[in-house]
Amino acid sequence: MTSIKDVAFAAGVSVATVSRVLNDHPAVRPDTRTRVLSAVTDLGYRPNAVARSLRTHQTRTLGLVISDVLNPFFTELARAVEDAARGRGYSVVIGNADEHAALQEHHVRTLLERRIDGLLVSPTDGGTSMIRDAVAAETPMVFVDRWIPGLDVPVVHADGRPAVHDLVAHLHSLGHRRLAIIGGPSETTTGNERVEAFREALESHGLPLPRRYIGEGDFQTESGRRATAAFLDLAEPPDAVFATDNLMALGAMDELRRRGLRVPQDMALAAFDDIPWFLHTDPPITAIAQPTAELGHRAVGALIDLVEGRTASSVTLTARLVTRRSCGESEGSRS
Amino acid sequence: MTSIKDVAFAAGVSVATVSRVLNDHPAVRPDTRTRVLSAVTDLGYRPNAVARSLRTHQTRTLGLVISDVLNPFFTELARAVEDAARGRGYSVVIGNADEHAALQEHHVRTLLERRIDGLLVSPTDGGTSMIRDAVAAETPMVFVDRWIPGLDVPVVHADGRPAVHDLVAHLHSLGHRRLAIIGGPSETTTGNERVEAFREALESHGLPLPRRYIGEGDFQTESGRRATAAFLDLAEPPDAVFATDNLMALGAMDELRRRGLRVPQDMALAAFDDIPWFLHTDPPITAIAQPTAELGHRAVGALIDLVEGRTASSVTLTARLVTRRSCGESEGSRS
DNA sequence: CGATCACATGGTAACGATTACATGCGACAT
DNA sequence: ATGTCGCATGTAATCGTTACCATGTGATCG
Repeated sequence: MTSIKDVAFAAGVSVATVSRVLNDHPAVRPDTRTRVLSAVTDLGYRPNAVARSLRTHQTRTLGLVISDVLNPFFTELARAVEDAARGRGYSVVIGNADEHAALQEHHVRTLLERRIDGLLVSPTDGGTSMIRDAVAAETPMVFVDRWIPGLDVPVVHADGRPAVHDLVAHLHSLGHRRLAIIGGPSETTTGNERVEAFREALESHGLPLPRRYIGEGDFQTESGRRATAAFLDLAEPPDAVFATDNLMALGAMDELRRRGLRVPQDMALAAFDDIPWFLHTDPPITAIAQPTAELGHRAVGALIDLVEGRTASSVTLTARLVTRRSCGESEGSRS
Repeated sequence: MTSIKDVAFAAGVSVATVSRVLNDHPAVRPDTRTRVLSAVTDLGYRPNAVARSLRTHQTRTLGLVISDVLNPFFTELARAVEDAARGRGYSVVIGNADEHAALQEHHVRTLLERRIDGLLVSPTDGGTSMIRDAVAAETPMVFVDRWIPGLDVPVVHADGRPAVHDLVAHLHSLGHRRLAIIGGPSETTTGNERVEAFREALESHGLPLPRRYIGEGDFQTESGRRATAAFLDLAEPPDAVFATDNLMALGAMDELRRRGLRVPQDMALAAFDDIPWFLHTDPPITAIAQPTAELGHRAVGALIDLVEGRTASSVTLTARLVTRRSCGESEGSRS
């Protein structure tokens, strides 16, 4: 591999001068600059980011640890993050935890060893020790979507509570009274927030939320199917199910279909996180949409502020309900 | 940040010994080993992968450049790749080209500067100069799914031709005669292969493939919608459309829905790449499924062979047709 | 008993860049 | 003419590791 030394030799200058040209330092005579530049292209020289990082103590790279790449919400988030980061001159390295604590630890560790400049994380349930270490070591960090309570780390997320209230009102107005929810892992903030908001909303309509109507999910398809099966095996099954993420909604549909049940006649269905496919499912699914791209952009903004020595504060956006036909036919349904 | 030097001081040994412990070199007395190890945990020392890479000339990192993360096929591929790589002790850095040549160049460049050990790429249309450079510089590289003809680089992909023939037979048996296709960018191998296979299959049934029945797509949702709109505006629209990826199929559905047309009565629809949502769309969509996970695993296997100095050869798997209801009702429809 | 050997450990030169400091040189003012 | 200044460039230290070579210390053996 050709190094800065080879370029220096070819151009008949010192490595310092080559470095100056490469970092366009002003104090370089125009003709030497062109001489160096042509040596660079002649040799096909490519700067070694590893060496540069070692020397400068910065990698211009952000780490992003998400709980599940296969979840379209996180895919979109990742894309937005990469976009924003690239726009600011940073790269992004993604670690997919697959909703698995040990994997999350693994990725945080390797990212830290790579000396990424900052860390964006949407923590899974459990396995927070590595993250606490990182915070203690003052690694610039921002939580996005989910967070770990009690840590002094800015959080960029969307508040889903108003939308959950809207959803419950929507279901109530369509005559549903036995409302069930499939929650996420108990220790994720989003899981809790969504279940709590659901419970509050039900209360405000005078409806109970019995324990058997709270399904235990893990944000993965299969758990949505299982929870739905459990609901359907109940003596008095619910007449509406709210899946707190889109993958579990998919699982719920799988199970309903398997049993030959129709949505919304036999069971109403709604999901947290809207995705393009929900428009074309049978029936189109009512969902709560997060401003995903903005979430990603704001999170990157906050993180880069931290990385570059400024301060950053938490950001709360809001999610909104998008009603379609999966809860029943209503008058004013927006696409 | 604490370095190996600090650990050495704390443990009362030299940096060489610490390094030996960290890389579990045999020649270290058990008691010094434990002394060093406890110093490591006391100080919360984390090895600096940047320095290590500079010294060892390897990063134990693979680059993966894909054409579009938002496409579930590539998301799944990326997951499989990361999985396989992690199992072999490698990390993966993903670059998303968004079907955009310039972005692909950008990612290849930064990955190369990062000195990744090997590159896995599913090239977009155009912008191949950086890739040619990399090949010339003997960067270990493997193409996955798509490839650039004429380069001596192993290709891991699934042959879709038999499945396309099956699809055409299926459509023909259901009475469809005016078959159209929405292709990908003309320069992608997958785009070409799929259109060519479609044409051949049509010929074997004595059907023509007029130019106006070949839609120009770019593997993105919107182009699928546009191509479908163009088909529908024809004096004699096709009665079946084959979208050569799932995103364009989504676009086609968007347009059909917008015009209030029904699938399959008004228009049959099939897609390349199967995804979980296709089971639940209205109607469920007939698709050609690739062995995505295996594609990822085999590609990583081949690349690591190259990286570690062995040789690697191309791998061709096969895709298979999964019939559902979007082409019409048939007797034996599989899941 | 001295030579040999294995083993544990230490010293130190790279790896490829950046950057503070030194140097040389022409221009300019006095 | 000479001192001063600023500009272009070179020299060398440094970042945190690894790996080669040297060294010291017992143990083993003829």
